[in-house]
Amino acid sequence: MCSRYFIMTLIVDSCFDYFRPLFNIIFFLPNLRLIKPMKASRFHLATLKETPVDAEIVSHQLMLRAGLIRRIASGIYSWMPLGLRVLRKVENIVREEMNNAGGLEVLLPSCQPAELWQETGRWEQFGPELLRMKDRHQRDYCIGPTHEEVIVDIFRREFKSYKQLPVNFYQIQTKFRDEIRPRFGVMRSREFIMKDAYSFHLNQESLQKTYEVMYQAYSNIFDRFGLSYRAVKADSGSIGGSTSHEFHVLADSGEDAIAFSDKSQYAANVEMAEALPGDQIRAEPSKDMESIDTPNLHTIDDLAQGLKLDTKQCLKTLIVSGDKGGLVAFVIRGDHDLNPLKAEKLEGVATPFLLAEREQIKTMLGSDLGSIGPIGLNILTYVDHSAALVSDFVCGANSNDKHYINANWGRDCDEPTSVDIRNALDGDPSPDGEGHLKILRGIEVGHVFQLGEKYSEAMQATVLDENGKNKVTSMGCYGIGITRVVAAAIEQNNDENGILWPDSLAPFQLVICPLNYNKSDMVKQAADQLYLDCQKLGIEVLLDDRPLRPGVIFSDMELIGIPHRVVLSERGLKSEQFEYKGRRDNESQDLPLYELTDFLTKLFNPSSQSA
RNA sequence: CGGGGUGUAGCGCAGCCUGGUAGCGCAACUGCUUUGGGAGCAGUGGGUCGGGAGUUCGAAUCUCUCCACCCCGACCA
Repeated sequence: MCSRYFIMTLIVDSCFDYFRPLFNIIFFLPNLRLIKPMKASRFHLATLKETPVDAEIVSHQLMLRAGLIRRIASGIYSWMPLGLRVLRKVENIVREEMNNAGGLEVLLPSCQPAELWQETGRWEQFGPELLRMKDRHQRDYCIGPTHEEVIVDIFRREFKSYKQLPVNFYQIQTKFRDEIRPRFGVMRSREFIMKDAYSFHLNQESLQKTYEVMYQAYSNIFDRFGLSYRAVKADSGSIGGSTSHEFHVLADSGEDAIAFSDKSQYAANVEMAEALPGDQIRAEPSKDMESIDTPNLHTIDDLAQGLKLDTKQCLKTLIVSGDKGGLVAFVIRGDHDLNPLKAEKLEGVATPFLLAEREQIKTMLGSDLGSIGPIGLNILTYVDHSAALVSDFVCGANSNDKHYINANWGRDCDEPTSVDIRNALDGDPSPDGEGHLKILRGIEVGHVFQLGEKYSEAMQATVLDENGKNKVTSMGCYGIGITRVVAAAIEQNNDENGILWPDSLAPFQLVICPLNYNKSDMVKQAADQLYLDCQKLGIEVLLDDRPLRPGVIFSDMELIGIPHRVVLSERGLKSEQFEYKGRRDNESQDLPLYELTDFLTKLFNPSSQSA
């Protein structure tokens, strides 16, 4: 019936014998242990037809529906067999690349004594996010939300000489942060798995070097995940002066907006990105300024519509609290948004940054919110770069229901010294001078950070240098949210039918869907044979031998996102054909059966020669 | 922690206002039919109505209380 197929199988089998030593090596590599074939009837495929109501974002919904995870308490999840296969893929890629980059794997305790945390002062600082508990002797412990204290303690006990440096320890560990509000499934859970690495150095140069190695390792990791990502320059904020990059997986639903150059490697958090005015020059005033009545026109949109102007032509004046109880004004273009992080840093502005109260504005400036403008305003005023480039602009006249039109800087009021106080926008020039900014949303899944001496100082992690002097070491730390990567991968790759795993993260590479496996001997034989062949080829294969209707099987396999599907049916076998469909393909294709093994070999190992 | 909401079968929900035999769809189980895109028919099992207390002859329903979970804000890999 399908004799040619079996003959080909034999030919391939004999070739396989030739390569057997190689295959054996592949089979026994520990990191490829995942190559466990599986029959669906023996696997726990826990798919759900209905979308759980309390899952808001698509990755959370799909993870529950595909049976990857199950919730056990708020922000705490169990990983089911299918989900664990994906999780292990992520871990293994991370582990391999960390090893390649010279990292040494350790496993630190998740339950940590309070003494260590008291040494760095974080027992007090960390607040309720630190899950604390007491043992039977009433001694204090916490479940580690991060492991700086433990690793520094190990370091200071083990390391005495500069000759032992640098070192980079990493672990893949379950951590716990008692989030105020866990949500989005494993995207923001309380218990989560993280890869965290800590490096120790005699000096800044060495730290910088390892930082660059880790940056590269992270790039390799995210490349291997097959995810679209950006390394983003991060706010070094509270720790100050340190170098730091975040790795973001791009997804429309991401919580962070990131700005990156279309020409260069520049990428930064939108809040961080410098908003440059571009190289345009302000046009000369063309008309005289007039005061006009603008009743009921209070917002920029009202104003632009009422006067039939572009919002770019209107200037928006925002009033915030000053540091000495007064008020400070910010003038930006009508189509722009004020960036509080930038504004807060300016002299005279109160911290925390606070928009002024309606009443205070009225008493101190004499007009209501919707009618304020820079002309004749006698408080400290900052003007954004772009706003300073507008001529013949519209602005509030500092008198209720009145606006000025055709106002101009330098002529109708003082020439402003402009500053950067707005959010960067799509199309702005890139701050590094190359290309223009694009704005995308991302999910932060990795972070590389130069810690400096913060922890090593507090815990006296010193080594002897060349001169026999004690020297405090510099530290770097490098994290990847392993469980979050799984969610982020789904958030980036899904369609209306389910998950679209990249090959490197898929729980199975290939699913064999035999139609009527339990009724047709012909189909059963062919499917079993193919199943064996796939195992020989080292393909992570799932044979769906469940006695279900084809529609159910197809939709289940699409939901769980297996990237490649081969369908064997009686009809196909009789005409010596099999059907192949990639998860992202629109159409399936019918191919000759005798090419099947060859086809799969090429599909999963494109570099290998066909038999 | 503040604001809003929900707890009834594995999942999704109705019933509650107006107290009186606990229901529907999906899922599960059995049988027959069906078999290339979430089948049809017939039958079966499954509930301390989140826990406790109270009111009442009688509470899923009314009252009090505790608990869990979800959504919006500040926090973060």
